[in-house]
Amino acid sequence: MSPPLRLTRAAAKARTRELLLASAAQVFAEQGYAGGSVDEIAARAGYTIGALYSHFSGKDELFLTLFDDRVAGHLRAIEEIVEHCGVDDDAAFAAFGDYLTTVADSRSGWSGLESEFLRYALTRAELLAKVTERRESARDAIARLISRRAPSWADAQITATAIIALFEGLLMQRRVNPASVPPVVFAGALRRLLAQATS
Amino acid sequence: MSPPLRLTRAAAKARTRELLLASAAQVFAEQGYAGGSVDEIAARAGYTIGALYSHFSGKDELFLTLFDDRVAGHLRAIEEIVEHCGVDDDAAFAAFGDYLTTVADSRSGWSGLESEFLRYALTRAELLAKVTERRESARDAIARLISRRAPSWADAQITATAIIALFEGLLMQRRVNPASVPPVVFAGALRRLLAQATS
DNA sequence: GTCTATACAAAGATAGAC
DNA sequence: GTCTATCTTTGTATAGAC
Repeated sequence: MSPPLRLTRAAAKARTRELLLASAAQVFAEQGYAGGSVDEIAARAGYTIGALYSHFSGKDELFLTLFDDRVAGHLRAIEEIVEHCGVDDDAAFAAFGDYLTTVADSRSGWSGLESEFLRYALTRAELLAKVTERRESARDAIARLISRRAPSWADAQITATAIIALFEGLLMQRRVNPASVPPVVFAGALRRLLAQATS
Repeated sequence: MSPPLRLTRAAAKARTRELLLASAAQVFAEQGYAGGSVDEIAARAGYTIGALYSHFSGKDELFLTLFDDRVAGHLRAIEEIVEHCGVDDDAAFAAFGDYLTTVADSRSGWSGLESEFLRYALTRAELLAKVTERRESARDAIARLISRRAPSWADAQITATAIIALFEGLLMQRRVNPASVPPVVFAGALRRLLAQATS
């Protein structure tokens, strides 16, 4: 009946979970999905694999959970930029250029990880379905944001698809060679991709 | 002194090498770099790993050799399209759109493989250097093709970087869900990215 | 040059004790 | 809930016979 000294059981469990997730994010970012081992993930969080498996069904679930977080984070960041910049397109494009480099250069940056996991999921039907569903919902969220610039919803979706592909490709290239992808690459490409048809 | 009945020793060796490479291309395309095993590559070509290792130093060399072929193939295809379409931009953009889907849908399509290998190479300095060198040379080849549309060489390089990122990203997405990436996605994006600044 | 056999190392996952 | 120990599989690479 009295409150526990520090943490309730549930809170302690949640904390372990968070520690494991944070560790997984780091390990995956550094070594990729195939390259990162659940063993190291657990160890870096201060646990053993046994503990990890009592919180997650396996490597896949670990990754998918992080994947959801990432996508949500990207969408939040995008909305923030759009809100903050209002109708000033140039400011927004510049902010997106900076966002790309910030993500790519951060220690927990996921450059190339989405593609690697997609490639891995290609031969695993249920996994692929899950990831595809998430990606389509993210694409549509972006399409909604740019729909007023597009002549149709289908066109907005197409543009969103291109923007996502571009973002992922540049993220990877920036990681490989930062100098070859200054913020202006993404900013400039966005400006062109989103230019109003003036014909 | 007399010509051999069927194959010279050198030709036989070259043939084995080609068989192994073709098999590797297939296996990597189907199962990715991490997912594909040298064992299966050898077996599918009709050999054992022992034979494979007498032709290649290992998995990396196998992949890098194929990677060079791919890049050269892409560059040839690009030049052909540019030559064939002359100054008709719309025809060229449409042809590039079709090229993307052809590559993505082909049995030996390498969707996502470049990224996967890049991600893998990130933690292997010598490998990364090799791949980066090849990628930069390819980027510059593309930049030369579009340099007359760009205000400067640096700008041409930037645009080429964006185009490559876009191509790789769309290739992957097309593989995951073909319906979400019709040819027009790449064609339209190219048109916008390469639009002459009219300001 | 190719094959058989094997060395060697990891990784993912599970069982059962505490 | 966490740990220790282990199972099981798999993969790269090498050695030596033919």
